[in-house]
Amino acid sequence: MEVENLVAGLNPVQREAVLASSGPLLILAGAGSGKTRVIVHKIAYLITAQGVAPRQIIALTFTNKAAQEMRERVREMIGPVAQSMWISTFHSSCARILRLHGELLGFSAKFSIYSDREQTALLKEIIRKLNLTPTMFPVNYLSSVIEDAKNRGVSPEDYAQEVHHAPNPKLRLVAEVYKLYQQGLKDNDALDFGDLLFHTVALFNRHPELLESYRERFSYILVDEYQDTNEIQYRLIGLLAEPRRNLCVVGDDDQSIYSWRGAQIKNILDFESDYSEAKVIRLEENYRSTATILKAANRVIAANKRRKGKDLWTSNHSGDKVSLYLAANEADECSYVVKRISTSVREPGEFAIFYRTNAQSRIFEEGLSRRAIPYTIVGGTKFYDRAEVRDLLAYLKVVNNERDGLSLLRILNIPTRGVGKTSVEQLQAYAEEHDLSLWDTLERLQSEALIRGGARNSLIGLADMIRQWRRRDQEGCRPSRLCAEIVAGIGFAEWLLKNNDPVQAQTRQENIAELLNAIELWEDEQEKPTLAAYLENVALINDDHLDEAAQSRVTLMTIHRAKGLEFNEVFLVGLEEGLFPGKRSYEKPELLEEERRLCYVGMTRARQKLHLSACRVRRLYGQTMDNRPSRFLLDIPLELLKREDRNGKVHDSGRLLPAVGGSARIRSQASAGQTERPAPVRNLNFEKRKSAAKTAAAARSAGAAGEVDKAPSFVSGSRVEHSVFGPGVVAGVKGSGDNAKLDIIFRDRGRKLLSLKIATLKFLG
DNA sequence: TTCGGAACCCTTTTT
DNA sequence: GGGTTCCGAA
Repeated sequence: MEVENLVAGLNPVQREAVLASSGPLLILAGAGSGKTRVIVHKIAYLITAQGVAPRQIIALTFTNKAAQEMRERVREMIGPVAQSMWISTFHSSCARILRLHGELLGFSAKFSIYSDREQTALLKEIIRKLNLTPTMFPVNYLSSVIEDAKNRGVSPEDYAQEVHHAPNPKLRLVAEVYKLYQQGLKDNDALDFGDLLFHTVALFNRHPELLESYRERFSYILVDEYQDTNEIQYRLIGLLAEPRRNLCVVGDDDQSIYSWRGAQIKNILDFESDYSEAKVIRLEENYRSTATILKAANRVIAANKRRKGKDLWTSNHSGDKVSLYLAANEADECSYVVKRISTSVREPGEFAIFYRTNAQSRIFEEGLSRRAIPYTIVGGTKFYDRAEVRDLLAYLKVVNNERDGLSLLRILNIPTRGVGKTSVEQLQAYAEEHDLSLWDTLERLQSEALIRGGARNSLIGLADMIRQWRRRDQEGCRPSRLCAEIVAGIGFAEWLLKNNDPVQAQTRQENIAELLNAIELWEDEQEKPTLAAYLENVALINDDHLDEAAQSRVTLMTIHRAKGLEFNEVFLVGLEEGLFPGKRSYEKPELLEEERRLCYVGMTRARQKLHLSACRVRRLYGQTMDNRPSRFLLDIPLELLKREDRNGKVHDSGRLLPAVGGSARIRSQASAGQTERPAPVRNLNFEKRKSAAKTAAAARSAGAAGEVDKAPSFVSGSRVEHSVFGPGVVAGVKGSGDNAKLDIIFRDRGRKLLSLKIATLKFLG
């Protein structure tokens, strides 16, 4: 292929990035700047023009989706030779390496990969063994400390050193947990996600000759989303990249939003000092969004200090102004969003709703389904979390890896076969005493009289079955077939039917069928569909193959999940102080900067139209919060915004005064600022001093119920209607003004004390 | 063994 | 507020 063809259709900067083929290269790729395109072209260029063998290239990504897309597009450009290239996630690449050499560290080639759930189970066991109080040592605290340590490349021994002189003696116990946890994983021939990276680096450090062979093999290294790399990934990259330093990293410091997962923005910021001969290329032309959206986003991110500095531009038309909706509460915010979607000419699939926290999704789900608008929620792949699915996967893991005791433990009495707590404890005690694996203990049942009665027989029967399935696996039986045989062998469907109500039994059986189906689908794409390969796929590639249907639905997701995606029309909701940016980020400037980047990521997902919204009052975790609009909103110049009412009408051209109420003080300040550049802080502020009755009126007119023009006066005996609780009668009034609370007896929902300021009440007389 | 109610949790979660 | 998890009672 001619060089000209390879760079055809690229802009000059992109072209430069593709042609810079050797030495360290940092590509700062702004949102929507054609990053993937550049990487793909670059790979094609290396292979076809520079004569680099595909097997000499490794491209590392964070998500399977990114890897898959890259692989597919490279294949389209250069054909099937792409097969021999490593284009995969950090974790997959490491798993691949560890399967080959893990025995050097004491793991078999068939090690299990433990999910969070299994991690938790293991930790709980350790907490119990050490007699730690779960309140002082919560599982998720321990797992996050351990995960963090691994991300930093800190071994249990290192960690013990670290906390040796720590003032808090608790940490020394944590170090003990970490040590035992790693031992536990080893005993089970299992690795967790963090281990995959950690052990690969350990492997290379301990076996220089091995590292050397990989260095020789991978003469070109590409890393996607470099801003998200953590310490251990950084070290891995550093190890592989020496001494040739043909390292191309692509990323955007402004989109670094995973520091809480150990990502270090310094990796991308310091690239030029890490590799002094590095070349830096900025992709700043955006092909995605309208000029207005881009300008607004640029302004938000410009307030950050710790950044490389980039100014995205576009030749796209300026498009609509960014809409702003200041809602009374989240129900109001929801009805605005739903109304905009339902009255739009766009298809549902063109919309996305982004929120900061998952807890915000519920109300939008309800609102959309009430209007029969199809939607999909991205997040929480629940399928592999179902008990019956995990049961079957545990069976498969036991068949695959006989040292996986945790999985074996899970299935001992599933379906129930009379193996109770006592039998299990006896087994475990015996295993401990004789330093045997759980499986080996099971095998000794034949000769040793360690358990009596029915439990003994059924366990012997189970062991027989497992041995038989292992034989089937070795014969080359397909995983789907094997799984079906297991289901039949243990009478799983019948057991589910017997132990659940008909409806639940039905769904559970459907889940089994879906699992079998998923395995078959996976097999269809594999050359060699082995059980081991399938289990790795399940562990590392939480495949949501339900993507196609999602195309035609409104997409709901957290902003974190939205990174890398784009939609024609985007609703970024809940832009409130305390929520976004979150309260926890207040004291730490670097966390605030990350929240800001998150906002930037959300905004830059929109192609045509961006809506921002904030609630004055929000109920979250059972508490009512009185919020001010997010500081991020205040950074957007007024001329890029238009304030809408819930019908999408522009409320007040230019000025962003709240429509209802508005104290004289605020109004006068706003109009005074009008001649100059209006002070957005004041203009966007919700009125704090609005009278309680007026607020209630504003909320009411925002709600679905009828209009009331004048502020009603609630007295004992007044009939009211609440948006949620329905009709009721006021039994008493406590306090006055903003603090007024109404004691209301509802017809259907009992007696409640509601704040007049907050409750969405309709006054009936 | 299964249920129901109390107790607990609560940003974000690429792998 | 809502969901999950855990423990005790039947």
